[in-house]
Amino acid sequence: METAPDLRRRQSDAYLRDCPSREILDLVANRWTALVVGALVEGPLRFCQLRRRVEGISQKVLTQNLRALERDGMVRRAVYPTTPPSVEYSLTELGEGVGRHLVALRGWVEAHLPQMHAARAAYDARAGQVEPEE
Amino acid sequence: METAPDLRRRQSDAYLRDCPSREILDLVANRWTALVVGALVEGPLRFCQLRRRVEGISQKVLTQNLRALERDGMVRRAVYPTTPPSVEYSLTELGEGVGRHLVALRGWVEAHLPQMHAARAAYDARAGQVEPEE
DNA sequence: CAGGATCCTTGTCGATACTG
DNA sequence: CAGTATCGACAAGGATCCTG
Repeated sequence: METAPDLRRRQSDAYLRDCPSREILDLVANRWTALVVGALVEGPLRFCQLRRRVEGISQKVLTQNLRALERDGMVRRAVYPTTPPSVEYSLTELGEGVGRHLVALRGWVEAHLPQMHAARAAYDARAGQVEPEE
Repeated sequence: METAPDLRRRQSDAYLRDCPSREILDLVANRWTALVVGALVEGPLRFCQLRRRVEGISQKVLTQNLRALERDGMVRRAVYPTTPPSVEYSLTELGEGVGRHLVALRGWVEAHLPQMHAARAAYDARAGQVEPEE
């Protein structure tokens, strides 16, 4: 670990190894994290609701992501000691900030999907010519 | 592979398995992809320049990412048959679009790093009390 | 310089089973 | 319901060598 990270180099340069942005990029650079935060943007959810919302996520990975997000101050965890117990997850101010960006990014991606698929098809067709296999 | 993906379900819902957004999220949800695109936002770069810019990336992974980005129409690859050969990578219109979002996201993250680290420290201190081990 | 082809070490994820 | 714990499978990533 870096007990005294050399933050004086270039603090706004995520391209250096010791830049703290790297660890935060890991937060976003997780296919599930983006979906979990995106789901919570629409409002607080309980564990199983979240699990159903983010289709395909395993309970283990969901727990992992929630803990990591909670650790970084993105997600608030509220336990209601009812029977059966219910735990509600919601975004903090911080989480909503990053959530806005993720939603914007997802919106952009969805709007430009056709172009990407077209580019992909063109690329594959080109590659398929020189390499007819597969 | 999906020859005929069921796009008619809910096209703007990335939470379903068969939503095409998932595959695109994979593009962004890669720690390296975000850095590569971010590097190219500032201008075209050659392979080795790119490799030096994105510190810590291996040549294999850089190639992989570039090919994937090229396939999706994000990156343009220009080969100049000089000696030694030089290959220049630049963003397409599409790539600049997603690049803007990534830069914005990174800017936000860098601006809020102190809050995240504070939250993290608080969380770790809290966890360290109940679990003095490690 | 730009990259293809290997091997091999990781971490990540999914499935299952069990607690409160 | 809301988790924790453990195991195994798989793929991403890193290191190295080699080509044009």
